[in-house]
Amino acid sequence: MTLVPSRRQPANATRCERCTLHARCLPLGLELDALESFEAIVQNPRPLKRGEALVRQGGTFESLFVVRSGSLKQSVAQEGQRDQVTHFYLPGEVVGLDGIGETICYGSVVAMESTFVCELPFGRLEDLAEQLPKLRGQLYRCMSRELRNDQRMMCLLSGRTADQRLASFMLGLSERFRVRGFSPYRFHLSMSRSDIGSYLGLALETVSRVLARFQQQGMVTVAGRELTIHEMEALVALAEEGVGRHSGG
Amino acid sequence: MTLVPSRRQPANATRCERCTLHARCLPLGLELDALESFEAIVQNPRPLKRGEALVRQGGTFESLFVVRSGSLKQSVAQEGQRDQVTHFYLPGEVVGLDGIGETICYGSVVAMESTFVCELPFGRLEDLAEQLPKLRGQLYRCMSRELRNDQRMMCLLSGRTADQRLASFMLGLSERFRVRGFSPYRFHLSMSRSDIGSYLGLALETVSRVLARFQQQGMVTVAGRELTIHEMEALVALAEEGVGRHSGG
DNA sequence: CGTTCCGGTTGATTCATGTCAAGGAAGCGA
DNA sequence: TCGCTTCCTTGACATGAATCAACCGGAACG
Repeated sequence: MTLVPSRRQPANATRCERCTLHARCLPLGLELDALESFEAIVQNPRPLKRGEALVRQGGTFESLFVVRSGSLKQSVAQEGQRDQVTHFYLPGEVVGLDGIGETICYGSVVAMESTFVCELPFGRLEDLAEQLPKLRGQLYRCMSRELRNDQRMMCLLSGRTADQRLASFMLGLSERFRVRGFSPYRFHLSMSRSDIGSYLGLALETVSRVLARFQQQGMVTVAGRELTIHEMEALVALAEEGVGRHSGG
Repeated sequence: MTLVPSRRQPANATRCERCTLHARCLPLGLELDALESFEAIVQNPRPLKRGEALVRQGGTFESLFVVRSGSLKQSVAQEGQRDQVTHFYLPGEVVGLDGIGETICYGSVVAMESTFVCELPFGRLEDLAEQLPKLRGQLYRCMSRELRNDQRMMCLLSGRTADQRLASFMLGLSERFRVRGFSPYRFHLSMSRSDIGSYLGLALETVSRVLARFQQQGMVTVAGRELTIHEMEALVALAEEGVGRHSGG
């Protein structure tokens, strides 16, 4: 790599310690000097405009990214089939874990709003992980957490009704906002109804209808993309409801 | 195999080199002495009877396992909801990656037939990985491969018809058998229709019906759990067919 | 300031697939 | 061999969600 990213100005360099996401980010738990080594490989936050691609399907895999602010979606384009959204990424989440060990990227990742990401060139990250057991552990943990998330998603997709999917989806977002210090009751959906539908395996019309019904029932208020949850309990009950589909027997 | 897990006799110890799965297993690519260190942490193959649990949901996570022969299924029991099958494991595949970094196991893993597994205590594996970059790489690769598989699965579950799901499922198995040196055209399904249905998000009756129809159409022959694929092309065409569900627009 | 486009809502209709039910075949222990 | 059980198949029917279609409101744009 002969590129000249301004490594001359340490003053400008990424300081993870000062980042508000520090407590939820990859370098969590690193000692001070380890953290400095880590910061050294982080490319300065890169801005993305709404709709701009961070990763293109089929492009070469080179880096992991951590969302610093904003949000992104990963989607996979299949043979003459509409794109399918596979993940939404919020601040502090790691993009690209599914590309490790591959040369090309499995899906595209696109910003859903103005977004900043920190880039971690994977080769350098790997080298560093060799020396830092804690970083290695963090990487494993991130990946296995994502494996568990995907499994939950598979359960959601294969066994639950539209209502349950939407309820789980909103609860999942709510929780992710909560642990990031935002309100779990009121937040902005940066994705379109169509994205939600694609992600949850529903037609966008169904998403719209179910949200409307939830609102009618007083569980939530949906004003465009502003979501307010009034009855968290009701949503939880719905999401955990024993009887989804093919529950017979 | 009347083996008495005699750990005193190195003569009896696990020898990955001699294992027929060597080319597809975790220690792939390790040099001779590295391989020996690896073998030292492998517990002798453990036998499981059909229906026996290797891992219990909620049990403590301690080890990864590699299937040596036979097959297993992972399933997740949710709140008053029927179990959901999340994975099938064939020889050479690694069980337990989703438990890394957790203390308890997310799902249960049960043998679908007489099965042998090699146990890899994770703590020791991690220590070893610290010294062996190649092993580390293999671990990353396994995990990210599984992430990609799960994503494919999510796409399958959220966007495809019953026919497409079954076609993909059979093709997937076929490929997995092929790379293991078995016939991709004719193999045994060690899982029940109900397991397949659970895995694919379909009612077991639907599985049965679709298989019957595929047979009627001459694409496959299904005799109980013996599957013969006659028209691989047709299955591929079906699986890749552009128009699944909510493809409108 | 109209036009166009995009995202969202809502209604009518269709269809794939779930559910319920009955019965058959195969494996297994007594 | 008999009964029991588990797995599978097949049919009839019900229904949740997709599809098709029309319309609305706001944003972008000439």
